[in-house]
Amino acid sequence: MGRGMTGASEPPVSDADREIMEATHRALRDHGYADLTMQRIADEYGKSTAALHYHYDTKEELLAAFLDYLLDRFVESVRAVETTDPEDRLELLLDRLLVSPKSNSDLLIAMLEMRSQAPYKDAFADRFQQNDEYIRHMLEAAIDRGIEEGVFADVDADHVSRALMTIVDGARTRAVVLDEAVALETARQTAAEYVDATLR
Amino acid sequence: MGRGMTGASEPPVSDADREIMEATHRALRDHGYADLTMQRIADEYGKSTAALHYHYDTKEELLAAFLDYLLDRFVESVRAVETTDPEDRLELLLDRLLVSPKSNSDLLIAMLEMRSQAPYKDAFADRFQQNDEYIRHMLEAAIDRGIEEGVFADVDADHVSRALMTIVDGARTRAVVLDEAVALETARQTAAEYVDATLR
DNA sequence: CCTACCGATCGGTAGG
DNA sequence: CCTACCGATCGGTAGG
Repeated sequence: MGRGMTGASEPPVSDADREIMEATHRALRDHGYADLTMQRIADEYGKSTAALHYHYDTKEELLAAFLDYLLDRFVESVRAVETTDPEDRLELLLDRLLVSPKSNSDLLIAMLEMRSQAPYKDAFADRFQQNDEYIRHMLEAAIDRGIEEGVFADVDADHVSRALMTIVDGARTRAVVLDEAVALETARQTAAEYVDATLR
Repeated sequence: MGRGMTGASEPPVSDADREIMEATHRALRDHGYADLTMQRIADEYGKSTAALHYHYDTKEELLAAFLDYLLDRFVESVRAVETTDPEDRLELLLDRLLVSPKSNSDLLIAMLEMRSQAPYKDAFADRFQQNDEYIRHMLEAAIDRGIEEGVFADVDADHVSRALMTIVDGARTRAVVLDEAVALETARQTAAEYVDATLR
């Protein structure tokens, strides 16, 4: 699973597709989204820009495919949390969302750039919305489970999950804009405090 | 006051400067940062691009000046909160940060775009950092005041203010990326819950 | 997939 | 401040 997690319906990617995704990944990491040109991707790919257009008609199409590729990988890393105990699960999910991203801060930057383009690119907006819904539902489900088991207070799980996602997105934005690695730690603590205050 | 709030040291702007800032404002609102060209600004200004370069050597310089202009206006609107009672003041500050921006969502989009460019443009990074520090200190001061007066618990005001800024930034990001006007309301409630849980 | 090229547009400047 | 223009670069395509 994981393929098509974002709702897109691409066929299983070929070797070339995979190589282009990885080339795009590197180009994005090194130059950022604003300076991401077909030429730069082609350079990383090791072939011409015409080669890219052979596989993807337009730049927009290539980038939409890349966003699927990236968000699928992200979802997969969150889905790797298998713990079922509601309290532990919620903590582990928040850890995934707020601590592990520290490693790839280059990508965090590029992701915020792409997010800021959502209002102008429907293909981006759809994917980010679907991804957000998916992750948020994982939080909501863990909260609902805890309520059923009686370990969490009977709160509005929808609201609490949205509150936690707000903290997560705030941390990511601040990590990029203020160049603070601490932003993620501050947010992790804030999330813990919020969980403790509302769910116990 | 308000001029030079962000630490820049421009002389009082001339009429032309003001007109260019307003033209940039409109161009940014209508086209977004990614599609903001000197030509588009010039069109709004009603003169040639050479006219812009007469006042600002480079595009980057013009945009840095614009960011000063915009952030000063923002700071000024937050500073308009004059209530001194710590509890009321904190609530009113959060209102300013989380409800009033609803009106100008176009600008919220452009601001997120510019924020995402902070890692690549030092001039942007400096201004956003300084602005963030300024706003955050207003929150921190209100919290400290409440602690002194005994109406707030003896918390780490630095951490609480950072937590609140994280919620604010999360709300702004989500409002843009997910196109949810509710994101701001959700965050306002989350901030209220967090304040209630940590400060009482 | 490549070479070679297209029109469009970019930020910036010379000369007045 | 304008007209006129610069070189550079963009995404995309024709023809093979």
